[in-house]
Amino acid sequence: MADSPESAPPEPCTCSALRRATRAVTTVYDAALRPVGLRVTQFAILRLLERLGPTPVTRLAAEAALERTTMGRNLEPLERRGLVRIAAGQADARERVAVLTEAGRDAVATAMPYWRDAQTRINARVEPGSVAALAQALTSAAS
Amino acid sequence: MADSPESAPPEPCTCSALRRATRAVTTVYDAALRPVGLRVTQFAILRLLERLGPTPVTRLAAEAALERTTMGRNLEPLERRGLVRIAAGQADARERVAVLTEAGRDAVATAMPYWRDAQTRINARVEPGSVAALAQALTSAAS
DNA sequence: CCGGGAAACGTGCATATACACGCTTCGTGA
DNA sequence: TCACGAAGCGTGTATATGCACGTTTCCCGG
Repeated sequence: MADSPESAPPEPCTCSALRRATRAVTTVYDAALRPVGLRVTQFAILRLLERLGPTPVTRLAAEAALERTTMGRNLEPLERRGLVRIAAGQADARERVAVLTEAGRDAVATAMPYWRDAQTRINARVEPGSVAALAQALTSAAS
Repeated sequence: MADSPESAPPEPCTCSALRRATRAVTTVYDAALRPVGLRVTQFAILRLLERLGPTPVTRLAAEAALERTTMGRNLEPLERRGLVRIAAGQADARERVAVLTEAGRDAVATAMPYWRDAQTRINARVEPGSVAALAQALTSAAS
Protein backbone atom coordinates (compact mmCIF):
# COMPACT_ATOMS: atom_id res chain seq x y z
CA MET A 1 0.00 0.00 0.00
CA ALA A 2 2.97 2.23 -0.18
CA ASP A 3 2.37 3.60 -3.64
CA SER A 4 -0.28 3.17 -6.25
CA PRO A 5 0.32 0.91 -9.27
CA GLU A 6 1.41 3.64 -11.64
CA SER A 7 3.06 6.02 -9.22
CA ALA A 8 6.66 7.05 -9.82
CA PRO A 9 8.48 6.11 -13.01
CA PRO A 10 11.43 3.79 -12.42
CA GLU A 11 14.82 5.40 -12.00
CA PRO A 12 16.47 5.60 -15.41
CA CYS A 13 19.60 3.53 -15.94
CA THR A 14 22.56 5.84 -16.39
CA CYS A 15 24.33 3.28 -18.52
CA SER A 16 21.39 2.75 -20.84
CA ALA A 17 20.92 6.49 -21.24
CA LEU A 18 24.57 6.84 -22.12
CA ARG A 19 24.43 3.98 -24.57
CA ARG A 20 21.40 5.50 -26.17
CA ALA A 21 23.05 8.86 -26.61
CA THR A 22 26.12 7.18 -28.03
CA ARG A 23 24.08 5.25 -30.56
CA ALA A 24 22.44 8.42 -31.77
CA VAL A 25 25.70 10.31 -32.04
CA THR A 26 27.46 7.42 -33.72
CA THR A 27 24.69 7.28 -36.31
CA VAL A 28 25.26 10.95 -37.13
CA TYR A 29 29.02 10.56 -37.51
CA ASP A 30 28.74 7.33 -39.48
CA ALA A 31 26.24 8.91 -41.83
CA ALA A 32 28.51 11.91 -42.31
CA LEU A 33 31.52 9.71 -43.03
CA ARG A 34 29.54 7.43 -45.31
CA PRO A 35 30.74 9.07 -48.55
CA VAL A 36 34.29 8.23 -47.53
CA GLY A 37 33.45 4.66 -46.64
CA LEU A 38 34.70 4.99 -43.08
CA ARG A 39 32.98 4.57 -39.77
CA VAL A 40 33.73 6.88 -36.93
CA THR A 41 35.42 4.01 -35.12
CA GLN A 42 37.76 3.43 -38.01
CA PHE A 43 38.37 7.12 -38.50
CA ALA A 44 39.34 7.38 -34.85
CA ILE A 45 41.86 4.58 -35.14
CA LEU A 46 43.41 6.09 -38.23
CA ARG A 47 43.70 9.48 -36.56
CA LEU A 48 45.23 7.87 -33.51
CA LEU A 49 47.79 6.11 -35.65
CA GLU A 50 48.55 9.35 -37.43
CA ARG A 51 49.28 10.97 -34.10
CA LEU A 52 51.26 8.13 -32.57
CA GLY A 53 53.08 6.74 -35.57
CA PRO A 54 53.78 3.00 -35.78
CA THR A 55 52.38 1.46 -32.62
CA PRO A 56 52.04 -2.06 -31.24
CA VAL A 57 48.46 -3.27 -30.96
CA THR A 58 48.41 -3.48 -27.18
CA ARG A 59 49.58 0.07 -26.76
CA LEU A 60 47.19 1.27 -29.40
CA ALA A 61 44.38 -0.38 -27.49
CA ALA A 62 45.50 1.24 -24.25
CA GLU A 63 45.57 4.66 -25.89
CA ALA A 64 42.02 4.20 -27.11
CA ALA A 65 40.85 2.62 -23.86
CA LEU A 66 39.78 -0.36 -25.90
CA GLU A 67 40.06 -4.01 -25.06
CA ARG A 68 43.20 -5.40 -26.64
CA THR A 69 41.51 -8.05 -28.74
CA THR A 70 38.89 -5.56 -29.85
CA MET A 71 41.57 -3.30 -31.23
CA GLY A 72 43.11 -6.24 -33.01
CA ARG A 73 39.79 -7.04 -34.61
CA ASN A 74 39.05 -3.43 -35.47
CA LEU A 75 42.32 -3.20 -37.35
CA GLU A 76 41.37 -6.03 -39.69
CA PRO A 77 39.00 -4.18 -42.03
CA LEU A 78 41.48 -1.31 -42.17
CA GLU A 79 44.27 -3.67 -43.11
CA ARG A 80 42.12 -5.37 -45.73
CA ARG A 81 41.49 -2.00 -47.32
CA GLY A 82 45.16 -1.15 -47.23
CA LEU A 83 44.79 1.81 -44.90
CA VAL A 84 46.87 0.15 -42.23
CA ARG A 85 49.72 -2.29 -42.44
CA ILE A 86 50.58 -4.72 -39.69
CA ALA A 87 54.28 -5.38 -39.34
CA ALA A 88 56.14 -7.75 -37.10
CA GLY A 89 57.98 -6.08 -34.26
CA GLN A 90 61.64 -5.38 -34.88
CA ALA A 91 63.12 -5.55 -31.42
CA ASP A 92 60.33 -7.70 -30.01
CA ALA A 93 59.06 -10.56 -32.14
CA ARG A 94 55.89 -10.80 -30.08
CA GLU A 95 54.76 -7.35 -31.07
CA ARG A 96 52.57 -6.62 -34.05
CA VAL A 97 53.04 -3.03 -35.05
CA ALA A 98 50.25 -1.13 -36.77
CA VAL A 99 51.45 1.36 -39.37
CA LEU A 100 49.40 3.97 -41.19
CA THR A 101 49.91 3.61 -44.94
CA GLU A 102 49.90 6.39 -47.49
CA ALA A 103 46.38 5.40 -48.46
CA GLY A 104 45.45 5.56 -44.80
CA ARG A 105 46.88 9.04 -44.46
CA ASP A 106 44.98 10.10 -47.56
CA ALA A 107 41.78 8.59 -46.18
CA VAL A 108 42.10 10.64 -43.01
CA ALA A 109 42.66 13.80 -45.00
CA THR A 110 39.70 13.08 -47.24
CA ALA A 111 37.45 12.22 -44.33
CA MET A 112 38.38 15.23 -42.24
CA PRO A 113 35.83 17.71 -43.64
CA TYR A 114 33.02 15.16 -43.34
CA TRP A 115 34.02 14.47 -39.75
CA ARG A 116 34.21 18.20 -39.11
CA ASP A 117 30.65 18.54 -40.31
CA ALA A 118 29.30 15.97 -37.89
CA GLN A 119 31.49 17.27 -35.09
CA THR A 120 30.15 20.79 -35.58
CA ARG A 121 26.56 19.65 -35.66
CA ILE A 122 26.89 17.56 -32.51
CA ASN A 123 28.90 20.14 -30.62
CA ALA A 124 26.10 22.58 -31.32
CA ARG A 125 23.78 20.33 -29.32
CA VAL A 126 25.99 19.72 -26.32
CA GLU A 127 28.79 21.39 -24.45
CA PRO A 128 31.85 19.75 -25.98
CA GLY A 129 33.51 20.26 -22.62
CA SER A 130 30.82 18.38 -20.76
CA VAL A 131 31.33 15.30 -22.88
CA ALA A 132 35.08 15.57 -22.40
CA ALA A 133 34.56 15.86 -18.65
CA LEU A 134 32.23 12.93 -18.71
CA ALA A 135 34.70 10.81 -20.61
CA GLN A 136 37.43 11.95 -18.28
CA ALA A 137 35.45 11.00 -15.19
CA LEU A 138 34.27 7.69 -16.55
CA THR A 139 37.00 6.30 -18.72
CA SER A 140 38.82 4.85 -15.74
CA ALA A 141 35.69 3.98 -13.82
CA ALA A 142 36.47 0.28 -13.77
CA SER A 143 37.53 0.48 -10.17
CA MET B 1 55.54 27.56 -41.12
CA ALA B 2 52.32 28.22 -39.32
CA ASP B 3 52.91 25.85 -36.47
CA SER B 4 55.70 23.56 -35.43
CA PRO B 5 55.43 19.82 -36.00
CA GLU B 6 54.18 18.97 -32.52
CA SER B 7 52.22 22.11 -31.76
CA ALA B 8 48.57 21.83 -30.74
CA PRO B 9 46.95 18.48 -30.07
CA PRO B 10 44.21 17.61 -32.53
CA GLU B 11 40.65 18.43 -31.53
CA PRO B 12 39.18 15.43 -29.77
CA CYS B 13 36.28 13.65 -31.47
CA THR B 14 33.14 14.11 -29.41
CA CYS B 15 31.75 10.85 -30.67
CA SER B 16 34.84 8.86 -29.83
CA ALA B 17 34.98 10.37 -26.36
CA LEU B 18 31.38 9.44 -25.82
CA ARG B 19 31.92 5.92 -27.09
CA ARG B 20 34.88 5.57 -24.82
CA ALA B 21 32.93 6.67 -21.76
CA THR B 22 30.13 4.33 -22.71
CA ARG B 23 32.48 1.39 -23.02
CA ALA B 24 33.88 2.04 -19.57
CA VAL B 25 30.47 2.42 -17.97
CA THR B 26 29.09 -0.62 -19.73
CA THR B 27 31.99 -2.67 -18.43
CA VAL B 28 31.13 -1.66 -14.88
CA TYR B 29 27.46 -2.53 -15.24
CA ASP B 30 28.14 -5.78 -17.06
CA ALA B 31 30.60 -6.82 -14.39
CA ALA B 32 28.09 -6.00 -11.67
CA LEU B 33 25.36 -7.98 -13.41
CA ARG B 34 27.66 -10.87 -14.16
CA PRO B 35 26.49 -13.00 -11.20
CA VAL B 36 22.98 -12.86 -12.63
CA GLY B 37 24.12 -13.75 -16.12
CA LEU B 38 22.65 -10.62 -17.65
CA ARG B 39 24.20 -7.78 -19.57
CA VAL B 40 23.08 -4.26 -19.00
CA THR B 41 21.58 -4.24 -22.49
CA GLN B 42 19.46 -7.25 -21.68
CA PHE B 43 18.53 -5.95 -18.28
CA ALA B 44 17.34 -2.75 -19.90
CA ILE B 45 15.12 -4.61 -22.33
CA LEU B 46 13.60 -6.71 -19.57
CA ARG B 47 12.91 -3.63 -17.49
CA LEU B 48 11.37 -1.91 -20.47
CA LEU B 49 9.12 -4.88 -21.08
CA GLU B 50 8.15 -4.90 -17.43
CA ARG B 51 7.10 -1.30 -17.71
CA LEU B 52 5.31 -1.55 -21.04
CA GLY B 53 3.81 -4.99 -20.86
CA PRO B 54 3.47 -7.07 -24.05
CA THR B 55 4.84 -4.94 -26.86
CA PRO B 56 5.42 -5.44 -30.58
CA VAL B 57 9.08 -5.44 -31.58
CA THR B 58 8.94 -2.26 -33.63
CA ARG B 59 7.42 -0.26 -30.82
CA LEU B 60 9.83 -1.75 -28.34
CA ALA B 61 12.68 -0.62 -30.57
CA ALA B 62 11.23 2.87 -30.80
CA GLU B 63 10.93 3.11 -27.03
CA ALA B 64 14.55 2.16 -26.63
CA ALA B 65 15.71 4.33 -29.54
CA LEU B 66 17.16 1.21 -31.05
CA GLU B 67 17.19 0.13 -34.66
CA ARG B 68 14.27 -2.23 -35.24
CA THR B 69 16.31 -5.17 -36.43
CA THR B 70 18.75 -4.67 -33.59
CA MET B 71 15.95 -5.02 -31.08
CA GLY B 72 14.81 -8.15 -32.84
CA ARG B 73 18.27 -9.61 -32.57
CA ASN B 74 18.69 -8.54 -28.97
CA LEU B 75 15.54 -10.36 -28.03
CA GLU B 76 16.89 -13.68 -29.28
CA PRO B 77 19.19 -14.58 -26.37
CA LEU B 78 16.46 -13.55 -23.96
CA GLU B 79 13.97 -15.78 -25.70
CA ARG B 80 16.41 -18.68 -25.77
CA ARG B 81 16.79 -18.35 -22.02
CA GLY B 82 13.05 -18.21 -21.54
CA LEU B 83 13.03 -14.71 -20.09
CA VAL B 84 10.96 -13.39 -22.95
CA ARG B 85 8.39 -15.04 -25.12
CA ILE B 86 7.59 -13.91 -28.64
CA ALA B 87 3.96 -14.29 -29.57
CA ALA B 88 2.21 -13.68 -32.85
CA GLY B 89 0.06 -10.57 -32.91
CA GLN B 90 -3.60 -11.13 -32.19
CA ALA B 91 -5.28 -8.36 -34.11
CA ASP B 92 -2.40 -7.92 -36.53
CA ALA B 93 -0.72 -11.02 -37.89
CA ARG B 94 2.32 -9.05 -38.93
CA GLU B 95 3.18 -8.11 -35.41
CA ARG B 96 5.46 -10.13 -33.18
CA VAL B 97 4.72 -9.29 -29.59
CA ALA B 98 7.43 -9.62 -26.95
CA VAL B 99 6.15 -10.77 -23.57
CA LEU B 100 8.05 -10.88 -20.29
CA THR B 101 7.75 -14.36 -18.79
CA GLU B 102 7.65 -15.20 -15.10
CA ALA B 103 11.29 -16.22 -15.30
CA GLY B 104 11.99 -12.87 -16.91
CA ARG B 105 10.23 -11.01 -14.14
CA ASP B 106 12.19 -12.99 -11.58
CA ALA B 107 15.44 -12.24 -13.38
CA VAL B 108 14.76 -8.52 -13.19
CA ALA B 109 14.00 -8.76 -9.50
CA THR B 110 17.14 -10.77 -8.85
CA ALA B 111 19.29 -8.45 -10.91
CA MET B 112 17.98 -5.25 -9.39
CA PRO B 113 20.34 -5.02 -6.39
CA TYR B 114 23.35 -5.73 -8.60
CA TRP B 115 22.23 -3.06 -11.01
CA ARG B 116 21.65 -0.70 -8.11
CA ASP B 117 25.23 -1.23 -7.01
CA ALA B 118 26.68 -0.25 -10.37
CA GLN B 119 24.21 2.59 -10.74
CA THR B 120 25.24 4.02 -7.38
CA ARG B 121 28.92 3.74 -8.12
CA ILE B 122 28.62 5.41 -11.50
CA ASN B 123 26.26 8.13 -10.32
CA ALA B 124 28.86 8.98 -7.69
CA ARG B 125 31.25 9.83 -10.50
CA VAL B 126 28.95 11.94 -12.63
CA GLU B 127 25.90 14.09 -12.26
CA PRO B 128 23.12 11.68 -13.12
CA GLY B 129 21.23 14.66 -14.43
CA SER B 130 23.98 15.63 -16.81
CA VAL B 131 23.88 12.24 -18.48
CA ALA B 132 20.11 12.42 -18.70
CA ALA B 133 20.38 15.86 -20.26
CA LEU B 134 22.99 14.61 -22.65
CA ALA B 135 20.82 11.70 -23.69
CA GLN B 136 17.87 14.03 -24.01
CA ALA B 137 19.77 16.42 -26.24
CA LEU B 138 21.33 13.75 -28.38
CA THR B 139 18.87 10.92 -28.67
CA SER B 140 17.05 12.62 -31.50
CA ALA B 141 20.12 14.17 -33.02
CA ALA B 142 19.73 12.36 -36.31
CA SER B 143 18.44 15.50 -37.98
C1' DC C 1 72.65 -21.12 -19.37
C1' DC C 2 68.07 -22.55 -18.21
C1' DG C 3 63.51 -22.72 -16.24
C1' DG C 4 59.50 -20.28 -15.27
C1' DG C 5 56.68 -16.09 -14.77
C1' DA C 6 55.14 -12.38 -17.55
C1' DA C 7 54.11 -9.87 -21.72
C1' DA C 8 52.02 -9.59 -26.47
C1' DC C 9 49.04 -11.93 -29.34
C1' DG C 10 45.47 -14.85 -31.70
C1' DT C 11 41.11 -17.56 -31.62
C1' DG C 12 36.54 -19.09 -30.32
C1' DC C 13 32.29 -17.58 -28.77
C1' DA C 14 28.48 -14.57 -27.78
C1' DT C 15 26.38 -10.07 -28.04
C1' DA C 16 25.36 -5.47 -29.81
C1' DT C 17 24.42 -2.52 -33.75
C1' DA C 18 22.90 -1.00 -38.19
C1' DC C 19 22.00 -1.00 -43.30
C1' DA C 20 20.12 -3.07 -47.50
C1' DC C 21 16.73 -6.21 -49.27
C1' DG C 22 12.83 -8.90 -49.59
C1' DC C 23 8.40 -11.03 -47.81
C1' DT C 24 3.81 -10.98 -45.76
C1' DT C 25 -0.12 -8.75 -44.15
C1' DC C 26 -3.15 -4.45 -43.64
C1' DG C 27 -5.91 -1.06 -44.97
C1' DT C 28 -7.82 1.95 -48.34
C1' DG C 29 -9.26 4.25 -52.52
C1' DA C 30 -11.25 3.43 -56.97
C1' DT D 1 -13.59 -6.23 -54.12
C1' DC D 2 -9.12 -5.62 -55.51
C1' DA D 3 -4.87 -3.76 -56.68
C1' DC D 4 -1.27 -1.16 -54.22
C1' DG D 5 1.20 1.55 -51.11
C1' DA D 6 2.46 1.11 -46.36
C1' DA D 7 3.51 -1.16 -42.13
C1' DG D 8 5.88 -4.90 -39.43
C1' DC D 9 9.36 -8.28 -39.76
C1' DG D 10 13.25 -11.48 -40.94
C1' DT D 11 17.76 -12.31 -43.14
C1' DG D 12 22.32 -11.48 -44.95
C1' DT D 13 26.41 -9.01 -44.18
C1' DA D 14 29.78 -6.33 -41.76
C1' DT D 15 31.58 -4.09 -37.74
C1' DA D 16 32.20 -3.32 -32.78
C1' DT D 17 33.05 -5.26 -28.16
C1' DG D 18 34.76 -8.10 -24.58
C1' DC D 19 35.79 -12.55 -22.03
C1' DA D 20 38.13 -17.06 -21.61
C1' DC D 21 41.91 -19.72 -23.19
C1' DG D 22 45.92 -21.07 -25.34
C1' DT D 23 50.59 -19.90 -27.76
C1' DT D 24 54.87 -17.72 -28.57
C1' DT D 25 58.52 -14.89 -27.11
C1' DC D 26 61.10 -12.19 -23.48
C1' DC D 27 63.58 -11.67 -19.70
C1' DC D 28 65.49 -12.51 -15.36
C1' DG D 29 67.00 -14.95 -11.27
C1' DG D 30 69.52 -18.92 -9.86
